Amino acid sequence: MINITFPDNSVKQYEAGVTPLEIARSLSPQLARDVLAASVNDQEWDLSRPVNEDASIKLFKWDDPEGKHAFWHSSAHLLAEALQELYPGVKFGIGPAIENGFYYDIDPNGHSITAADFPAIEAKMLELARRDEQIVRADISKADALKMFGERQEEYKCELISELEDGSITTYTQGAFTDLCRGPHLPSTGVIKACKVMSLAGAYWRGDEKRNQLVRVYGITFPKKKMLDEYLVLLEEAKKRDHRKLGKEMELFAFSTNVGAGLPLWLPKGAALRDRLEQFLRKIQKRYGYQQVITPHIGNKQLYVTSGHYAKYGKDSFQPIHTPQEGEEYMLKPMNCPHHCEIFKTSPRSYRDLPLRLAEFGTVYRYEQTGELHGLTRVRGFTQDDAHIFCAPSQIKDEFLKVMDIILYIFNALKFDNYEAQISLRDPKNKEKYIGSDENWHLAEQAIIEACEEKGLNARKELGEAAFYGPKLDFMVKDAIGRRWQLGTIQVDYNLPERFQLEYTGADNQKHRPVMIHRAPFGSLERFVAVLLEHTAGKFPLWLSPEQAIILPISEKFNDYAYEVARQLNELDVRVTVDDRNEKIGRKIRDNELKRIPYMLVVGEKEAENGEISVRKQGEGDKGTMKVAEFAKEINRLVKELQ
RNA sequence: GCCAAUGUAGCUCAGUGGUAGAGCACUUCCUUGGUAAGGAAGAGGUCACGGGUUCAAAUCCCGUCAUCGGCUCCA
Repeated sequence: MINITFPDNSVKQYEAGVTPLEIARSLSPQLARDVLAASVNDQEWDLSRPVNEDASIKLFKWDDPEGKHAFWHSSAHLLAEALQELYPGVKFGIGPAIENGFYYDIDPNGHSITAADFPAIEAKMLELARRDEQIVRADISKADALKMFGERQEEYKCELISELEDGSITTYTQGAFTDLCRGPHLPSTGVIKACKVMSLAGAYWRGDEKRNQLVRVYGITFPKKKMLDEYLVLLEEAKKRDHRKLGKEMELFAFSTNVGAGLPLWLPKGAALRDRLEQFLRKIQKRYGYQQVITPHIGNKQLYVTSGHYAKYGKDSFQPIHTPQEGEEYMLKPMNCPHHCEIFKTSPRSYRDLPLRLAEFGTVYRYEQTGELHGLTRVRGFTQDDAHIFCAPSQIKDEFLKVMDIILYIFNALKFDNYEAQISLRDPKNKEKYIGSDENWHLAEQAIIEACEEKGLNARKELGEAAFYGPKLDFMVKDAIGRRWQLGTIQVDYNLPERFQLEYTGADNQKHRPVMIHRAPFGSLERFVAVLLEHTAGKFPLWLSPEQAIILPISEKFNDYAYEVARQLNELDVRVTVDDRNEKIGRKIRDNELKRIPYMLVVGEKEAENGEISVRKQGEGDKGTMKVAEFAKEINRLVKELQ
């Protein structure tokens, strides 16, 4: 007998060799039906894999990430099995579970697979699932694994096996399909009741663009048909929040092929929105001791040779602009830092001047790859809410904490609560990729880690994600369909001060080199507006709303009164327009509800007589009548409170 | 840059080789109304662009551009 400890610390005895599924069955038949995966002593474990010694166990259901993961991982195998039957000879790469579903990378080996084949693939998956085949785990020696997958000409699998330790290799088999896999998996395929192949994409083998491109088949599965239907409805809903669609509908921004791909045109309402965001940030930054500067959109190529950016990004950038002067070249600025370094150098600096915080809403241009452009989130011309803090090395952590305050203040004001923080560190195995001394890197990385700890910020650490000049802390927010975008960023830079030979005089009357911190709380105005649109589904907080209210006269007879109310409200800082169309009130309400204008002010005979307005709130309905000044006061109060 | 798909009116979309369509939006007229669509008429297109096949191309083929979903990249 062995002792099994449960998460609540209770202990039960079982025969050695008991499986987690049997344990679940002993607790309740319902649990045995719902359980999908387990962990044994915190190690991922198949439900059907025996436990032979005392252990603590956790059981995972659909609502646990581990449960979904096993479900989708097994589904990836099911997809592979279906593809193997439908397209004999296809070769397999890898097929993991992902955040929403799973994919399998395959080399079609001459077959062509298109979206038209999806229904057939789904049908085959369901057919195989209904056979409820056992998924069987097996330990296999490295030599046997190489032989087995070699005989099937599974060159991708063989490559993976050759990199594995002998003795740690396992396979999973269901029906006629055997895959190299660590698991864990479902006990059998029967619980998969609904399958949807989502899309096809090209993906380089092992993410290396120099290697073969495989076909990546994305899919999702569910234990109930109804859950799939709900998921598809959710996706449709999410598409309605797409900032590209909302931006067009709400007349915020546009693109023109005549101007160029990835170069957004801000329309009047979008520009006004952007301006309000800038004012909002300016106000906070002033409080934190920032000084605004303005620098040109171009700079001499030599500036970027000095900074090192020309060597690293020059050939992938907008190419230098030639002037009438022989040999003279200018570049569209791809970042603001070199300009700000030059500002630092305009006068001798003392330690008393530090930290020097220079801020600029700086528009930069980067020649992003064509396939990368995406609405406002990835563009070729954008405005960073940039600032560079020049400080002494001892001030880094303190400055870092202050910047984090600003970023968290903004996220809080705009109710971005599901952000993730990531500390990007150097890849210790690849140190030659980075500029700067070991010691400096270590200092900067420690400062970031400590600052996060002090703020209680739960940040994920990623090795190898640092910029070439320093480590950074990024804040990521998801868009409507779950893609992650980086917004706020704080980056330490020991490199540019070196390259630009920046110095200040210390208290010891000696020259010292300052450290630079790059930071952008929004990241870029473009990306921030995009994510804000998707978060709010276009229903901006009142203080940002392009139009806060619209006046709806009951008939044309009251248009004059409506204009008079509009004049008064505009004077009281309420952004209001008049819907003077020759339409019935019901129609005007419907149209303006759909336009997401926060307040509708209905005016007719009664209101005109009493100098009142009848207030209707978007999405909520009639709120009764009030005096014009009273309404303005209320709006101004709300604006102040929200901001 | 790579793989796959798409491109028809301002928007959403129909139209598979034989005269370019619908709904909404827009303009004008009628209607003058009380909290989510009043009625009528009109205007609006180099079917992304460039080549080719054909008596004939929105439709078939090739190329380019853009967009979309991924991959790679992201100072």
